[in-house]
Amino acid sequence: MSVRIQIYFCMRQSQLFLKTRKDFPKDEVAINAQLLIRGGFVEKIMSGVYAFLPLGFRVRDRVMSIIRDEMDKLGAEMLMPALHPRSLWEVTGRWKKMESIMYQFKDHSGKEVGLGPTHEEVIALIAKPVIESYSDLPLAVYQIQTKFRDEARAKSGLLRGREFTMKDLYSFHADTASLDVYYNEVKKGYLSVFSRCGLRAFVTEASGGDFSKEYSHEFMVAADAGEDITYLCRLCGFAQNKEISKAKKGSSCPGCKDGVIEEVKTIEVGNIFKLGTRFSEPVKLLFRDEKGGMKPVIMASYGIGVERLMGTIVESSHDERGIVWPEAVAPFQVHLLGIDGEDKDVSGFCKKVYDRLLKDGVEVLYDDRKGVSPGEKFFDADLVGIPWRVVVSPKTYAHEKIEIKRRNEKEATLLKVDEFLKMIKK
RNA sequence: CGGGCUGUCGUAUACCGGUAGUACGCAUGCUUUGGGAGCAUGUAGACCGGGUUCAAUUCCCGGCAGCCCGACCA
Repeated sequence: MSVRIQIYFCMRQSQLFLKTRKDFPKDEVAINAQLLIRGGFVEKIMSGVYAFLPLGFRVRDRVMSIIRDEMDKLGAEMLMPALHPRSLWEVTGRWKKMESIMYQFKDHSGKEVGLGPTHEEVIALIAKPVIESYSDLPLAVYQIQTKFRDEARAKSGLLRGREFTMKDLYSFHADTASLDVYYNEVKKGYLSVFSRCGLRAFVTEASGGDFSKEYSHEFMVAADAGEDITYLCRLCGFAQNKEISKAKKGSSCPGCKDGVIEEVKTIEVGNIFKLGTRFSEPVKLLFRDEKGGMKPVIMASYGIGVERLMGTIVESSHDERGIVWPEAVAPFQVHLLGIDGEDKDVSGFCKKVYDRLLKDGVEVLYDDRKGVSPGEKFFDADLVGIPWRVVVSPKTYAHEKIEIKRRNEKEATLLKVDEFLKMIKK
């Protein structure tokens, strides 16, 4: 995994454009919003729209890197615009249909434009010159891009926003057999994304909406903040969205017969749809088959909400003191607290430790703030939730050692810097 | 989009038809330095518009904004 090293002041807490808060924001109930705002990760600009401060930006970046890493195995990355002309959406008749969710307006010349809530139309159009023959298929392409949705009700912090980043992958096939094979690969890739983000996700069958006669699949993470209700069998992994499920709460599992169906609240962190020819036909995305005939391309789309995923991680990984970031998405690997009491020798040692960690490529946030009490630094470290806490103080300096502690453990240990480096590198 | 609740220093809050108080933050000084330090002195506030009233931050109406419940959620 590529690691972005910012050697200079960006790793000093005093220079990180960061201020934590003691008080809970009064107008946020969702845990993810409370902790992310208090910890200085995000700032709310309006309902459903958040700014990402340096700390939050780094987490978002990490989450995107994981997604990108998995998606690169499935297709090439590209980028589509957010601003679309009305005419594009008229091809499928969705300009009117989507008007409640799509930001639509006129530019200065009176031309009607909209901000894309999704990109099936755009990608189908772009695919036309690329896909001409069965020999061009299958193909897949994805983007990580900002979506706009005029949600009737933005809610739950990062979980349902009006402007958000989505990874959307689109695949193109000559036949359903090819689609089925690929669809299954994406399913695996998605599960890998979520597990690398420290989440236990399960796949549920859901209604395909007006996209698909078949069921679509949703990737769910159990959390109280969730909006969806899933019927789940913990024994065999059977899971269905309550809306479409014929199973009943408390009844025996229709999958394995031995388990019992539980009702759990879940957050939908991803979904995948077999679109069939729903978009390719109106857009006339056709290919020539082996016999020389023209056929509509079979499509599927696959989405992951980046910020929702980040919010879900907070929902599922925190304690009473703050966030507990899984290592793979943490904004930094190590939080170095300088408890030097303004003692020159101690602060000199602390600086040496900091330089050494940097030199060895450890992503370290150095709490170098002056005049901030040790207690406050400890509280902030717990709130921000970086996996390793390293303390340098007169006590540790006396032994020429550092004190290390994992965010999710209670016990701290005194170590030499070298020993610590060996420990986290293995 | 229906219903409900709420708008007071940067943040969190209190009181009140007549002088807006507290805590945190921030600033200055002294002391302090292993779990949100102490003292002192400062700093800064009633969402917008209209109405009632001698007087409105307070009561009423409208708007705007935020949150919650529901509907919605390719």
